[in-house]
Amino acid sequence: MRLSKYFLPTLKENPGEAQVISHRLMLRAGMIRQSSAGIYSWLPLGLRVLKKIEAIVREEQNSMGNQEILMPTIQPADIWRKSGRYDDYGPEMLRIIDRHERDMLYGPTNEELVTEIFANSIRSYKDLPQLLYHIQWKFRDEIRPRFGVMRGREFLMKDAYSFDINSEEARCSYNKYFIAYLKTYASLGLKAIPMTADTGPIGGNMSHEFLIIADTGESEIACHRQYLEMDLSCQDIDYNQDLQPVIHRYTEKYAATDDKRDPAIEKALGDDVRTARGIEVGHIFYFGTKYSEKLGAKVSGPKGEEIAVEMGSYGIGVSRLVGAIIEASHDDKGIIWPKAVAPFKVGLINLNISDRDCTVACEKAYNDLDCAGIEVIYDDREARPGAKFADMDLIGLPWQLIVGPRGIKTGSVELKNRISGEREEISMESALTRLLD
RNA sequence: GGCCGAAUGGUCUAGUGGUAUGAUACUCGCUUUGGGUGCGAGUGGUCCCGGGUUCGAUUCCCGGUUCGGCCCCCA
Repeated sequence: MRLSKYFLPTLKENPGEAQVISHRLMLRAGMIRQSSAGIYSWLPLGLRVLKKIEAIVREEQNSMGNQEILMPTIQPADIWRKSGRYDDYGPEMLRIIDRHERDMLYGPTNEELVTEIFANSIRSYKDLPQLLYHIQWKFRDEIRPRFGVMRGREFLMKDAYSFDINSEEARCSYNKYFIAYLKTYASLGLKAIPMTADTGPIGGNMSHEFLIIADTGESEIACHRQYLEMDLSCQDIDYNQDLQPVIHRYTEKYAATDDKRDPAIEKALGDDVRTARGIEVGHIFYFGTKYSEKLGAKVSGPKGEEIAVEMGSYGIGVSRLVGAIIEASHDDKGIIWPKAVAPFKVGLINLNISDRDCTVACEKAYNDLDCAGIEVIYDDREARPGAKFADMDLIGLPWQLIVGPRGIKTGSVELKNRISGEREEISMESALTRLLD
């Protein structure tokens, strides 16, 4: 991609509307623009990151044996009346009336809808378990949207639902998601700590939140210091093994969000307690038959008896993760993308496009990288070197390949690692070799 | 849903009961060419919207909207 043709409207100054760092950087890096309160358009650079995160989330969901579906954004009010949540949800639910005066709503979540689909289609215990998920836009009409995409009204969420014949089986499903979430965060380059959580309006009796630690996090958390050092990536965990001991390992130590903190436990732990700011990036619930009873999601058991299925739901805020990753990974110059979600791998900077040798070298490098399938953005704009450096640092690609007339004369280019800040003067050949790895 | 504050070119701002300051951005020219270069010229504002007070409101008052800080809620 040539920067001279790419829609990348970067800003030199911080827009006054944005206070938190990820919001500022996303606006400045030309990733998003606000449409109305808590509702954003995604520009090319932002959309690339969003799609990468979505793909990583999807991949792990598929690996754990979950099946992707796609439910609509607009839902009928009827099923919400059946579950009792049409009135419970309150003004956070965006209600719509269609031309036939039917009550509709922009879905804030999908328990009712997925339960209805299940109820209309599955009749036998032999067809269980079923694990379904989708990645779809949701709407919650927050009174005070803020923090950019971290707390928007419209947001992209992966929500998954499990259907099991009994609570033991449901627990197995729950455990799979638990592990899948840890794997997903690790793939994203994040460390998210599982914490016991309130079940909130979803209801139920078992729930965990996953939080990443960031100075600018919205809530205060406390946890055993071991969580900060522990490897939570779960890379060698197979979904078919007994997951209970694994879950136990990751949940036995103290870890609590602000409202669940226990002074007595913290006092007993003494020096082992760490407090920090955290951002919630996932939440899983086991809630039994709350929706299956009300919406008639029942199957025939082995003896022909009717059994309401045991359910759970599992959410990851995909659009929120874009902001959360930035909160966890940036410096005073801009974003520092983890490799897995970086919009491009390499930023190729031509320091002087009117210098023939320099431009020839850049064009060749651009071609070589592009043909090798490396995601590269080539700054071929007619601009000052300073502006190019500043923009490239701002958008935070893992590698910068800096090519200028001065270096070309002696056959060298500069390879800069945005994460470590390390710069090396090396030959173009060895730079390309490194990038092609 | 409750409390508090803010809103002035694309962006960041100064200021004012008599239509507005500076910077940045953008365009053109020259300059410069390894960390937002320098000089000159130009472009760009129903001073958030509606109502009220006033001869006159961007300024004062009321309401709304949007933004920000708390409570609440939350992926």
